[in-house]
Amino acid sequence: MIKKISNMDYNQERCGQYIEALEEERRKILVFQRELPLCIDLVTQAIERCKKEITETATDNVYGQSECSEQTTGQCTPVLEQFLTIKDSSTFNEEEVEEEFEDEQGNHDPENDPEDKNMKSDWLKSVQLWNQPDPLLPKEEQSQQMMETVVKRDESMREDANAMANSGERRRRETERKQRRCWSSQLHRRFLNALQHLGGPHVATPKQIRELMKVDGLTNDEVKSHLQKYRLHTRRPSQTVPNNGNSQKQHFVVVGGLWVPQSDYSAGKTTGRATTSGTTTTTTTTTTDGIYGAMAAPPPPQWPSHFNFTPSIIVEEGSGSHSEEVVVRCSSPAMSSSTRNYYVTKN
DNA sequence: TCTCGAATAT
DNA sequence: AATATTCGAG
Repeated sequence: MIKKISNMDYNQERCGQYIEALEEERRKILVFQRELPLCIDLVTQAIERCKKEITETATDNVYGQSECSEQTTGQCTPVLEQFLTIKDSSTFNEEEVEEEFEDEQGNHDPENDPEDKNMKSDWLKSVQLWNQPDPLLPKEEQSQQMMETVVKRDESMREDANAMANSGERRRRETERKQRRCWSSQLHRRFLNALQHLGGPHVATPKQIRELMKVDGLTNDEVKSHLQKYRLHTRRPSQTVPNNGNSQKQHFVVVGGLWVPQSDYSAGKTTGRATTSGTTTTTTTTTTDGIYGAMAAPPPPQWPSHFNFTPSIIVEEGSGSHSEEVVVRCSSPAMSSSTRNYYVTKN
């Protein structure tokens, strides 16, 4: 009996914590009210639901309690768990996720972290929570996933969810924007890989990149957009911004049109070089005169830390068969010269 | 019609 | 700043 009660208390407490978590979550996504109205709605409903359950639980007698302990643990808490676990577990059911991963968590917070900057890291974390799962999943699956978590929680919500999903879809078809694709570091790494294989950002084409990335659900437009950004950042960052202080920064080398930390490059750790047999350009140049002509010696622009644009370019090492020569036809106006063939060797 | 890159919008 | 959307060109 006592056991039961304490058990129940425990469940209540857990539920309480869950509610808190939800409320915090809600606070966070409130910022995106416009973009995620449904999310907010869902979270709100979840909160209410839990609150309701918790009060019912409190007032109920032992039977109610035991029921609740099943409800709370069976309905309430699991949701939390699902939300929390989505991040890591569900992400990679995929076949060829090969490499990736490892450094992901490891590298992430090299600078500092503990608890002080809670706000920020917390926020980021929650962003990741939502964004991370998608890289390799088609969007539909994702939203479906989300719906499922909710639906599972309570049958009565099903209509709601469906209705919302429908109206959401409809709305989207009409006016609403696409769900933003978040370029997780993994996704970005794939992007870089593809880029490298294709001979650099200025010769790679969105479609080619997308095909090379082999990421489910990734669209040309998304890649195009990302590529545009990448190119912009890759260009010589305005000289007017003197990186005072940071002059002791790493030296970078352009490899296959990608900025690579010199250390990485010269250390022989060179992941994969783009051996250009191009008639005009030598792809492997030093910073002093990059292949972008005007782009002299700027260290790569600062990318969102997690992007590590100083690519940890990982050439797909997974399948041993890699070593073939890929001939990539490149025609890029950006290169200001005619079509060239790049021979890229993978290792 | 498709793809691209640049410009622009959110 | 990051991503999406639009637009004109090829």
